[in-house]
Amino acid sequence: MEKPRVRFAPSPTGYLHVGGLRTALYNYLFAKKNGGIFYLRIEDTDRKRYVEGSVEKLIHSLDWAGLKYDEGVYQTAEIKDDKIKVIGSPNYPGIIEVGNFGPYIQSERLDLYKKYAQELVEKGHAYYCFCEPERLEKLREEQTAQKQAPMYDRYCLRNLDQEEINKNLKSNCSHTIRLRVPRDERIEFEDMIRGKVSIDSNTIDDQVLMKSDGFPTYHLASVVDDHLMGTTHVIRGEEWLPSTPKHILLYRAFSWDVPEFAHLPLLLNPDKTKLSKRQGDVAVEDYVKNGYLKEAIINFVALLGWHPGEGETQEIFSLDELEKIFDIKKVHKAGAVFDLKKLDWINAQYIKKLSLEELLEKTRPFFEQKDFYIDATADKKTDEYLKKVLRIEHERLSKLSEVGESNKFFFQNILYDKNLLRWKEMADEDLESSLEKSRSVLENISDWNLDTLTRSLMEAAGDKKGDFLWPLRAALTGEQKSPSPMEVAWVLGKKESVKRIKEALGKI
RNA sequence: GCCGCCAUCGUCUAGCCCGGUCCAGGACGCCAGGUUUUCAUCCUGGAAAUCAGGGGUUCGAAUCCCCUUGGCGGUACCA
Repeated sequence: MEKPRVRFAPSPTGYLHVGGLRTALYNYLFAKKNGGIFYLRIEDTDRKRYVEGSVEKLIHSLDWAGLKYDEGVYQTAEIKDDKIKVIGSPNYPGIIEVGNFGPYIQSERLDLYKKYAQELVEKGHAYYCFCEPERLEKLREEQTAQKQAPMYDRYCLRNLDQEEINKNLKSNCSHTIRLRVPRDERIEFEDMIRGKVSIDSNTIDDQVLMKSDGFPTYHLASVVDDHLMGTTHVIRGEEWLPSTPKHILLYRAFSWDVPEFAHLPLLLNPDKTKLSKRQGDVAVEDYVKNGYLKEAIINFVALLGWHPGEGETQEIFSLDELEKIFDIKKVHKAGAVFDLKKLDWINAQYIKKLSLEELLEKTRPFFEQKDFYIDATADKKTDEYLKKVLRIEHERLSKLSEVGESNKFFFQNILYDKNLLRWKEMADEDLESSLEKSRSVLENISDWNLDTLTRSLMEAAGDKKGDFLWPLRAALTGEQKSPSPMEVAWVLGKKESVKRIKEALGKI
């Protein structure tokens, strides 16, 4: 395969969707695997749906995920080669466009679309339509009532002569340009994932190409851009499959080479409908906020709809590894349910790989949001202390956001419940002597580290471990469930541990 | 309604192209047991898919063909 050029072309309607992330990832991997170019284009042809700040968010999320693109839209970029064109976006302050196929923002390419739409009209592949939305609406209603597929009836194609069209145009009559879809033809193409796809041209509507506001629709804009920007492979979501024949018709009308297509299976809600906001988080930034690592999200999303194939049982893959083994032919056809449980597990795997320093760095923002942390005394906010907590929690964490949540006793005073201290049917005297013993053992430890603590306490416990360890643990934590007493004591330090034992003793 | 795509454990999936080695393998989750008290980690084991249903081809089908059903997507001057 010669050097492919692929793109990710989101619309700035708010944020990066996890489905979009996967589309971007597959494009990225395809480019990397085949030594090609991956570029980012912004498809902002619908002004009604534009959300302020989304372009920045899109760029930021892609950057966060580590999906570096070679051309397109950036906030900051390092340009080493002075042959590469760089412009500041006229429409988006602070955004720059880097690459020789720009502009990469569709709202900045309006003249281009207009020119190509006119070319289509001249060649007879498209025509002006002056129908008002009300007429179209009524037509659609009638057709639906008669159980027909709603389709434009070609009123303007059939009834308007050139003179009338010119007159309308001259008087600035609101109009669109529609694709003239040929009749009685079978449009076929070979999808890289699905194989041969075939559709009867009679079922294809005369799609609007240019809207009355002077903006192109997706169909025209993406075809023109994909051609002009040298796109060799169009890898996008399955929702585009039904409109691909229209795009093929467009390429043909222009006499342009048709790129290869790959339509990715959808990401699904647990009820198998298309993944939606209503049923959970869909924005990549939400997952970040919830304590997921980028490596985990990438890894998880890569495996939704793709698998390296026979004999491979590895489940944890880094981006580097994915770049080497990705094969678009192995992408599935069926949609995949987005299963949070598996994501959590993958996330836990990546958390375990983190060093204590890295873990501290990544969890600090989460600590700082927690009440128990905010209210804690200064000695419990030091890096040293936090690292001790983290050392204990490391293997218990499946999300960064859970940090400290189940071990708040590390940061705050606890409430003692006498009955919690008691192991099984223990008598008061035994409880008391057990805790006294703990106190003296701890007080006599001079070398306060986990090994010494473990050795001393296990030795003191003898063969009645429950009688000794349970009351100690309960006194230290005030909880039914917690890490072991040696771990807790180690984090808390001698002074605090002894203090808590004394307080527990006072309750008996 | 019309058009299109899809269909293996609850979920992600291997196997399907090149029929037998698959009374279907792995992972997540779940259950049980073990690992220096509880939790977590880790280890071991288990339940879990008549391969959507039916018909065909074949000595033999999860794998090839046809039909049915179901699900999803599209059907906009949204992408």
